[in-house]
Amino acid sequence: MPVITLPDGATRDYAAPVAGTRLTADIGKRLAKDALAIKVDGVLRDLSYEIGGDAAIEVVTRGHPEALALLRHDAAHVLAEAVQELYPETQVTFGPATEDGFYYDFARAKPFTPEDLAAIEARMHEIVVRDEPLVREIWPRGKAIAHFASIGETYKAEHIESLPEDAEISIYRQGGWLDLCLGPHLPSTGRLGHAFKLLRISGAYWRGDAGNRQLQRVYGTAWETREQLEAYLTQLEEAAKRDHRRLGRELQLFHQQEEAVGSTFWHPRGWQLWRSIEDYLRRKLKDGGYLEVKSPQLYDRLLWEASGHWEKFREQMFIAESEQRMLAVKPMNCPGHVLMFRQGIKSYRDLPLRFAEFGSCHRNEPSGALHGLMRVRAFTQDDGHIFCRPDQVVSETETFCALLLEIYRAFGFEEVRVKFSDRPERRAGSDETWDRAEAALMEATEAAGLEFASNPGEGAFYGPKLEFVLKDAIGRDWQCGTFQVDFVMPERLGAVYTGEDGGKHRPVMLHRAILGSFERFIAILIENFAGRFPLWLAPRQVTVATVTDAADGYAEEAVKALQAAGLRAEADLRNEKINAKIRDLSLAKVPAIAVVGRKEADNRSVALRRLGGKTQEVLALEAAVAKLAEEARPPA
RNA sequence: GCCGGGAUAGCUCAGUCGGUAGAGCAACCGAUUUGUAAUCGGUAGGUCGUCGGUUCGAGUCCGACCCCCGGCACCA
Repeated sequence: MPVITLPDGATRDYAAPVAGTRLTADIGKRLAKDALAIKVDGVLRDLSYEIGGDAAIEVVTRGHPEALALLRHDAAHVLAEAVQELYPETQVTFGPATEDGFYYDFARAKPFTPEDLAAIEARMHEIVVRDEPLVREIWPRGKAIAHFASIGETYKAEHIESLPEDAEISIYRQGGWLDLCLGPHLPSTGRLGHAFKLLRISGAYWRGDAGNRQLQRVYGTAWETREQLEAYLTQLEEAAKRDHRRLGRELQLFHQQEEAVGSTFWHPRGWQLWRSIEDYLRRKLKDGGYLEVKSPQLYDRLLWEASGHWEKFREQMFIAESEQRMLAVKPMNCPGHVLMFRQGIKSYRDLPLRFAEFGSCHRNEPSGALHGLMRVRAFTQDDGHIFCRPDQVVSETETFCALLLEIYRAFGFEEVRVKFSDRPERRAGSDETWDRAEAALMEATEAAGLEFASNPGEGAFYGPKLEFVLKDAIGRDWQCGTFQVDFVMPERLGAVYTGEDGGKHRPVMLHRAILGSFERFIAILIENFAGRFPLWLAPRQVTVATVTDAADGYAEEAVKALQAAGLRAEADLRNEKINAKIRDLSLAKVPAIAVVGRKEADNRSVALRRLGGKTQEVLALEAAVAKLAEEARPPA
């Protein structure tokens, strides 16, 4: 006798097991029509699921937190049905919902074309109109394997074979089509609606393994309503407008070209931005007790063999040769810093010794991985290595985390997540060493009071690490900072200090970076601010624009006064109307425009207009200079 | 590295059936002296990614390669 409890506490008694469809129909016509699935005691089920005993029920409709994932998963199935109707020779494999849509991986000899995509999408809409019912069936394992094998669906058959022996094999019929799937699903394809769109085609490896055959992946997005779909597509366009590659060109920050693939040409304005960041960081590091150093670019292969890099990263290192010695351009700064540490005798009194370096590194990244400034072959890390005693790890971790959060805040990033990554499969150092390193980092993390998510198996080959992920203005996550506890490298490269007891001891090495790489961090800043940098970072801070050439002399004077106050100021004396100048400077995202005409020249004032603002503020020149100079001061 | 797509003036893009390259903006020159998001007129600008092939003739068709873009894989 099931007693059904609804979310509002109301109950309904049934004399016999009741299906979700019946239940929703009993509650109301409207609900019956809108229902997508039900949650029975917290477990998501098909609407057709028979509730056999007392249960707490939630009906999932559009607007429910889990509705989107259901819709997207169904969209993937509708996609698969459409593809197999149009291209029967195609095999289906997997098709999950993703964070903002869905995809389905297909196996076929001929790749899809963009025209295919349009045809598939049209067919998907037809399948929705057909309103095919989705029916769940449980099949014996053997029957399922035989069925899929017999219709040539070898990937599905292989997948079932890989499932545990006792796994329930559920099959969903969708009209005349069927697919192996865990479910749950909507009651019929009509409930999906039409708020979906196919977006792109790409290759993807079977089971995510590059050693396997490559499949054809079709990506799409699906939403509860057409308005949401439109909003999402608009948001994609907006994100594209922030693309750092585009803004980098438009704002004349940098460029990249074939002759130096994976490297960056920093133009004057981009380099100005870089230096503003570097100057700020340098000050914070100095205050934090770091000693800035500069280590070599090229090292003998013997060093990389000793550090373990040669074994693990040889393929990604740039190699050079000289007089029968094999050299490699450094992909990291840490071995160099250990060599510096080893110079002279170190006492426990010298620790912690904090080296910082804006270290330029090269890694031969796979060509397909390169992406603007986000993934390059030549980059500069805000690197640092802290050599300390084991008993100093906790306090160093706390201090570092505080510094990192402060610096992120200075750049406008308030929200930061932390991931704890432990030992990877391929690693250096004994299990005992890893036990110690992980325990030490865990203790330090807890002491620092950080909330963290665990990220198993993702540590560096020489030690566990914390990864710091910040959220940008449009909600995207970027992993930037890192903090790694390393007991391995000091041992491999022979770093020691003399302890209080007069004996030799191994220092612990803490690898740390806050921005990660300048290149990537600048890309993130560009996209975060959409090119509208805060005054202290903006390469062009203020432009004095003349209304008439009668004000040219005064404009030059105003520029000099601004520059004398440390501002990056220039004059726009072009023979253009003020409207054109305002427009050009606005498009160039110059934060402040000081307009000067006859009036201003006569009474030594400026009409200050802010980027994006509609109004202006007339100030005495001295007042404007003081105001802007104050605003342009970097964070403390 | 793998799959797919792309590359034409500084930028954004057009270029039909293979017939010898075009627009807007930017640049430059001139006129205009302008009051808060595009003043008007003129001039110049191209080895159509590179190399090779087919053809009387290639931006266009074919092949190889380079680079870029979207994913996948990778990411110390």
